Amino acid sequence: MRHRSVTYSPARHNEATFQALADPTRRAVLDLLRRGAQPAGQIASAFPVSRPAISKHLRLLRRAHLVREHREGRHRVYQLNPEPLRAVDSWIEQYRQFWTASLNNLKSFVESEYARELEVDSRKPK
Amino acid sequence: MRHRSVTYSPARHNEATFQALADPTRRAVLDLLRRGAQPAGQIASAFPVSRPAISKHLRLLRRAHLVREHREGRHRVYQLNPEPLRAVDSWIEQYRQFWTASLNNLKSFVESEYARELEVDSRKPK
DNA sequence: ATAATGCGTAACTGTACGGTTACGCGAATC
DNA sequence: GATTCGCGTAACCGTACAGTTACGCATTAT
Repeated sequence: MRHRSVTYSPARHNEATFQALADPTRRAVLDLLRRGAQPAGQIASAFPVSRPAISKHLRLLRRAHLVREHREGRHRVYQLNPEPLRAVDSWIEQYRQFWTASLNNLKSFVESEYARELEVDSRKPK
Repeated sequence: MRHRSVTYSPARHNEATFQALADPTRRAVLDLLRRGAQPAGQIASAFPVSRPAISKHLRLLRRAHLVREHREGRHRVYQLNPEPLRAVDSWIEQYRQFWTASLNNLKSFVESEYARELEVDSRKPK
């Protein structure tokens, strides 16, 4: 029941990645790991949920290959692996033209370079 | 290593968006709508699942503001609204520097500008 | 050897999907 | 007015989390 026919190109590849990103805690873990690799316990201490909960999140992130784990003594160090995010990025890429076009009631027909400058500047603080 | 006060900012804003993108069928619906607005029935006919199933997917997409609905007689026409994807894009943006620069596994603490320069040069295949 | 750490896993609960069939309601057609 | 069409919703089932507490197994410290 869990498998559908692949008639509409569901991009099975990204499946685990998109699924892993669906949870805000997991995204926050990734954000945390951008600052550097950390052992599981330290990651858990940054969140208001229990350590086993984080352990399970890490399992899903592992399954999606978004993190790598290696042992150091009795520590399990987790490291960010942003590679799978490229697939997400290229999926989003197909929509980028839409929101720049629709946003452009201003006369400025922004070229991709110029647009990038803009959105870096107008980063919302919240 | 310290920084225990990570504040756990889960970006509640994107919450519904990421969640909506987690399902491959919903992503395929969005992909379909890129070609133009369509009534619900026509969308459903493009998928191997039942019409009510698609109806529920559309509800989630509506909740995430990824589609707009308006009535035309007895049809309910759905239209793509890519705006929320910008938030996803800017989240991913923060990782863009990583996935090319960090192939060498140096936990590059590089400045964003510098990283971008580097990644053009250091093309390690593995 | 014994105790304390670090962390995954098992077991259990509640909730949100993802899918289905049955149904209902407004719009269009006859 | 009766019927058909288009589509959302209700009711129901199975599964996958998200969280918890209890436990077990290495590794390190005493």
